[in-house]
Amino acid sequence: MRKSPRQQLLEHYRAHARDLPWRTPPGAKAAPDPYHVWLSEVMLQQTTVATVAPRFDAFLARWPTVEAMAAAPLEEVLGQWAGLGYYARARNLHACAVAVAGRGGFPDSEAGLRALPGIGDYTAAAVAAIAFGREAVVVDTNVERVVARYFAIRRPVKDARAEIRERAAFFYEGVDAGAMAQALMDLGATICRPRTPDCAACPLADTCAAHAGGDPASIPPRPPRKARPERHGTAFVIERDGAIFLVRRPEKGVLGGMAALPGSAWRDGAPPAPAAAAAAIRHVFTHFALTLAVESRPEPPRDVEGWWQPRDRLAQAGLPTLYVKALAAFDAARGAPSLLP
DNA sequence: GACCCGTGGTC
DNA sequence: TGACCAAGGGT
Repeated sequence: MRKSPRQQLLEHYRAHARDLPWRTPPGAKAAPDPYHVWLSEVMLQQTTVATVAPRFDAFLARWPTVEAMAAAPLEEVLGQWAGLGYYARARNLHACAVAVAGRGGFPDSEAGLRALPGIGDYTAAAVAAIAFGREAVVVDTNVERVVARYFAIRRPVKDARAEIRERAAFFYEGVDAGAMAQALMDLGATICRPRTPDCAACPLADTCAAHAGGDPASIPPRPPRKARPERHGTAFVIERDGAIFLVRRPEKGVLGGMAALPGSAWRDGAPPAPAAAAAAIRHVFTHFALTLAVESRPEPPRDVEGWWQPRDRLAQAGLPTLYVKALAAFDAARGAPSLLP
């Protein structure tokens, strides 16, 4: 008698599950802490496991409970998040912690979780299933790809999302939704990969329509990519008594709310001419590429609010990667050792 | 629904 | 080496 695809997948997961700091071992009795599940799921949004793992530990060490995080100033949470990108997540993380602490704990239902800041369809379903053992259909991009291939749904994901979700429910029928979610996501990350699926290692290959069709990598079809425009600007390094003048970026927009070097607005187009500045870096964001000149200035611009950050405490300023790179390039051009990691 | 929003790894 | 990709959410 053949095992069901669901059981084959769950057995494969139990045998191959990666050891992640926020994951209770498959078959563990104790339910995971909802705070840990929520924090890891938000950190993992559009971010790889390898990047998140050490940063998750650091967050937990600094704020052991959701109440502790809620009691921290927003600026400290943003600083702890520095380098992880998509900084709206950090603002929403703090807002969510405040809401949860205020109501005395996490909601234990998908709908209750979905109403919190920074928790969308995916995260609500994942936390409800993994932390609270709720029935849920957890669908992320991994699950979309696995399901599209398993049922050979060849339309672009954005057109087939409703069908993919209906089909995904097949995998969640009658099983632990939290375990199935993690099993499907692990499968997508390690075997049913976007460009190079390893069907020889896949526990679902026997019954997978895309594998039978002979070209699983072509499912789902990839939408044409959009052009990435160029922008350019200048950042100022202003030093006084071993400290650097920093500012805080506006709440909305790129690097919203983060600590930053002061500088010019970023203009459209490639930089006019290389050279003048002491240093320059190139940084690629999601939807534009930036060439940033880095220049020394004697004084802060008038009417610009900011603070003097001692060089030996630069790491505590919580600078996003763009400005870490800018300062490193500036110091290198000057022949000085960098104090940044 | 289209667009905005980071960063590091991979090939 | 540039393009692709990642446990998405907000507007």
